[in-house]
Amino acid sequence: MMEHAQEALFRPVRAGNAFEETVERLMQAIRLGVVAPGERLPSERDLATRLGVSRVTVREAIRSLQENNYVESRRGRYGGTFVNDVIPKSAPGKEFGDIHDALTLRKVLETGAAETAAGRSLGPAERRGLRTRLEEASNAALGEYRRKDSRLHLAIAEATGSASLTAAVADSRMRVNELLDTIPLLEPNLAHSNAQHERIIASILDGDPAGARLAMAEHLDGTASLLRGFLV
Amino acid sequence: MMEHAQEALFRPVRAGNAFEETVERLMQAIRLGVVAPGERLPSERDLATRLGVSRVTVREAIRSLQENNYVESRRGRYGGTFVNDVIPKSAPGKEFGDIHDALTLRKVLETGAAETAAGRSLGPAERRGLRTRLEEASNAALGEYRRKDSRLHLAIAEATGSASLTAAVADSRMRVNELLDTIPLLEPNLAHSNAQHERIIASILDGDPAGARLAMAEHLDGTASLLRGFLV
DNA sequence: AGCCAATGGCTCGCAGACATACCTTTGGAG
DNA sequence: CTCCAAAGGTATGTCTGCGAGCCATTGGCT
Repeated sequence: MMEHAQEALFRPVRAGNAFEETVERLMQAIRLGVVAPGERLPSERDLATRLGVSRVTVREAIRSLQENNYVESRRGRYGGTFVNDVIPKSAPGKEFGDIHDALTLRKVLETGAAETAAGRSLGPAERRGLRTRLEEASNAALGEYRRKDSRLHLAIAEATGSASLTAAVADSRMRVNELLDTIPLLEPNLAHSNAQHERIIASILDGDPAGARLAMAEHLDGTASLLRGFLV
Repeated sequence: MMEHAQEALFRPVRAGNAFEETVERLMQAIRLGVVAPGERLPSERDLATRLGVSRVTVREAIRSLQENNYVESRRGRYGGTFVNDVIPKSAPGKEFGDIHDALTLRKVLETGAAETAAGRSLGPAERRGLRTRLEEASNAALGEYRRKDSRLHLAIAEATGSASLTAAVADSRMRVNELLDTIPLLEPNLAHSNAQHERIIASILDGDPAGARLAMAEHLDGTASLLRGFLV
């Protein structure tokens, strides 16, 4: 009866309650840099609709972010909820199995995304977007590097034109970032990382799927072995 | 502010209510052949625990399957809920965007899974499992082919050792199977498919990641173009 | 100066889901 | 033959989350 496949299929139907899930999503948006410090989140009513959750729940989630000083809310027209500069820390305490699992999924998703993006004919807006993210990442200071890096990788996923692939990459990055937050980020790694980013983007813009895959694989293997080294 | 990434991040937090999600999972288990006709589902109490849902909800979900004649329940010790022989049909009506999205994600996940599985050193039990699933698929009659095929592909995903990758493949296959159910399944396709399966499994068992990826890619491209041809 | 649209802040009643407990049926073990 | 463990069947009280509506605040527009 395929015992192991059952574990996958009969996993919990919901990750947590609506409140927890909503907090998680907003944190994702902030930590992946999709809504940068100083920027405004969508309005509560808008979020409630998009997240498929009641406005009450959205407000509770936002309140918990306020209490942790991640966001501030202002009333009135042109008000809203704005992201603060503080960098949310994540709780450590992962096991080795989780690490392997997260890294395996990430490699599959992101190398696949790079290859797929390179195989498409990208529009001018998409090409410009990728170059901009690349630029931002390479100019990023140490403190904002993880955010800018995530934005670049998300932009690559978006360039595949697949919404569900983008969503999967976003989830995967959150898991891996939680792990990365527990180890130091060093200047040399950063320079190396930027060089790899350039190769990846160049391959994608040149329409070289094999090259993009290879470059992405090497890029990911770098942080993967860094992680395994620090955490095992 | 990366508008498109927001769409991915601010997608609905839950696909439906607990009842609908539970029905969906049980249907997945049946339609992917993880619990074959004549076999028994886990007990209600067991399912409730694993799915993270109350027993009441599990029972409601099972009842809705009973009403559609997909399962039958028997009381008493050694009783349980058993899968019937009827093949659940799915509702059609997908759009082109969905098809592209589903196929893109599938290709990334499954070629990645094949490559990853081939790159691991598999234990004897895993190798035997893969051979068994291959055998079952190649001997399958037309009516049970989709189920056996899914079991084989799931076994490949399991062979990566990544639970979340397996779960992602299962979800992806459900989406694609819904589309495949709307087009005819022909004997020639089936023979071709079996030959490709053998190449994939051989590459995995031989520890040839590149070969496994390539074989899987060709295999998936076959059904992908079939789908695009029939539905566009 | 006044208006008003858009935003956050708040409340109340209802429906869905849950936890828990208990009942009924069944067939193998002793 | 009796017992009882394990499975489905049922009932009830509680709580979370939702929908809907209204209030309060703000700053640009007229």
